Amino acid sequence: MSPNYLRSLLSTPTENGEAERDPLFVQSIARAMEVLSIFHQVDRPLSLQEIASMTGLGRSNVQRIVFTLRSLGYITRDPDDRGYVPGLRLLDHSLDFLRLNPVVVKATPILLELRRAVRERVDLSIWDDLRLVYASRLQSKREILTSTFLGYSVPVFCVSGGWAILSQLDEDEVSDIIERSHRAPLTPLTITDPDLLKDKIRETRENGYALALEQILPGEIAIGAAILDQAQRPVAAIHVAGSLAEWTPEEFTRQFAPLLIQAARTISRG
Amino acid sequence: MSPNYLRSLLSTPTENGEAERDPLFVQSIARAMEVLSIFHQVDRPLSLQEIASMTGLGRSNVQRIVFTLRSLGYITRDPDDRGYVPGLRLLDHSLDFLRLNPVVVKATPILLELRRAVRERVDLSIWDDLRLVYASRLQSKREILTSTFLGYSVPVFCVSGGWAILSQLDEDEVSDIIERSHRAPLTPLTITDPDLLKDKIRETRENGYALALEQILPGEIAIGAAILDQAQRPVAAIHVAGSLAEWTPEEFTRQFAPLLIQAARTISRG
DNA sequence: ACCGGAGTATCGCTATGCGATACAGTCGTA
DNA sequence: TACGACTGTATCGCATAGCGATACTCCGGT
Repeated sequence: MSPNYLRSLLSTPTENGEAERDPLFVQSIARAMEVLSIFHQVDRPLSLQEIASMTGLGRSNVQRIVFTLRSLGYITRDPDDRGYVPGLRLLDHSLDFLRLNPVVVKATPILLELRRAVRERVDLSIWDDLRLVYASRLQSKREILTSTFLGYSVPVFCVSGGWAILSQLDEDEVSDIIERSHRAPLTPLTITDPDLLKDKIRETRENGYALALEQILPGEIAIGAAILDQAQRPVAAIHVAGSLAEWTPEEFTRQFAPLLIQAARTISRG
Repeated sequence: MSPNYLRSLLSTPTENGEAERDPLFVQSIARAMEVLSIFHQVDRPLSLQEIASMTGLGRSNVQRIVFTLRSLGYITRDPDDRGYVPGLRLLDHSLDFLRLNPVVVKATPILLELRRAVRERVDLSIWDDLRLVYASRLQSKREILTSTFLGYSVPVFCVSGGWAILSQLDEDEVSDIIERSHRAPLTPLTITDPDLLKDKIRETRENGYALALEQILPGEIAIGAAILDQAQRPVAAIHVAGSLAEWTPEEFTRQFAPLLIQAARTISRG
């Protein structure tokens, strides 16, 4: 979700300085979505002016876009503070995504079953280039408030599920992804060195699952396995996550790895 | 989300048959969102032609819109079956909604605490006219696969949270909502008679919570309480739901109603 | 009373998105 | 292997639909 991503789609400059565009591309849709996407970067309501300056769109234009999105329910006025915030109607579309995504649909019942067996947090996340997006979370009994939210995403290079996915790709792709990732450590133990990461991925490939210790949260242990599509390409991952206060890594994997692998296999085949 | 809702925004016919439009309204945005919204009605991938005929938009137009939404990640090609489905990027916007919605943010930690105390399913749903949209679900140990999904919505007239919300409105509003609701029974026990519903709501107003027995799911018992904003208007509801196989209604309410009400109060005040 | 900043509205020009049409693969059937 | 009925893709001219500049209204702060 780099801010430049959409920008680059809005106009593609060529070497002669001209802006060349795909004639099939509808600009105004991209502009509207760019307005909605501006909220990715902030954590408070925004005014029209702010949206205008952040998107680089004209004031009038932003006004019309916001007016339109507002009358459709995709943007709301914040009741307390003044300003605009994303609207409830966005959830409807997420539901459509979840309902219609074959992986999510196939995985959900199996994850519930897995959850019943392991009694720890279980989740499904979908691979999107450099990140993994949580599409389904089944909490454990004691859950901290961090990111219970669906749609939350984490870098693919530093989570168990990410390693599991990378372990299904060839060396070149792995290197490419690792290079392009913004490898900021999230905990003191986060592995960021490309070579160490490749070791981890090799290990994952041999085991059939990935074991991650405190990579994104202190005190957290997680194991992950990849979900493959028909063509044996990884498309998603499932995780079981627990607390190091309760588990040794050995015990954790001994208990859960077979179940996890089994679940991942079941989801993968059609 | 009636199909006519967006349609009516696209063109507002006046008495002389002319189509009069708000000049601030950007049509192409509405058309794009209408394309995305078409998926609300279906449970399978769609072809361009199907989208065109369902939306009433021209084939070429739909092609461009889908092309654009696709390059932005809001629509994807279904890997298995051929056709288009909603894209992963929609989840990003839901996350923005959840992150920036004051009620959701305030409620989440309190719901987690409540969940710890009651050990049954706890959820938060947001009021949207005739429906309640689930914005947060904390599952119980044994969860059936129905609608674990966020964004799922239920009619406001037949759930405990809905009654709790209605109990905070005046008679006219309540009547209006009940009348406009499409009151199809979801279980044999669903109350659809306006007068019986009003009795229920009156009872809810006196108790400070609503008790619903098998209104949307057989065997389910749920109690709900309303969340109010600064102006004392209901904006959302929280529920605790359990199984009638384990609880008598009396025991269920005796145990959970005080906790529920307490949680609702805490969330309501700033 | 003043100012800066909110959101709203108006209006003419031309860039921009629309519709009609044509092209290109892929499946199933005869 | 030819056919037709589907997919999705591309082109292009015209006029409409959306842009930018400008101006208006309302509010809270100093």
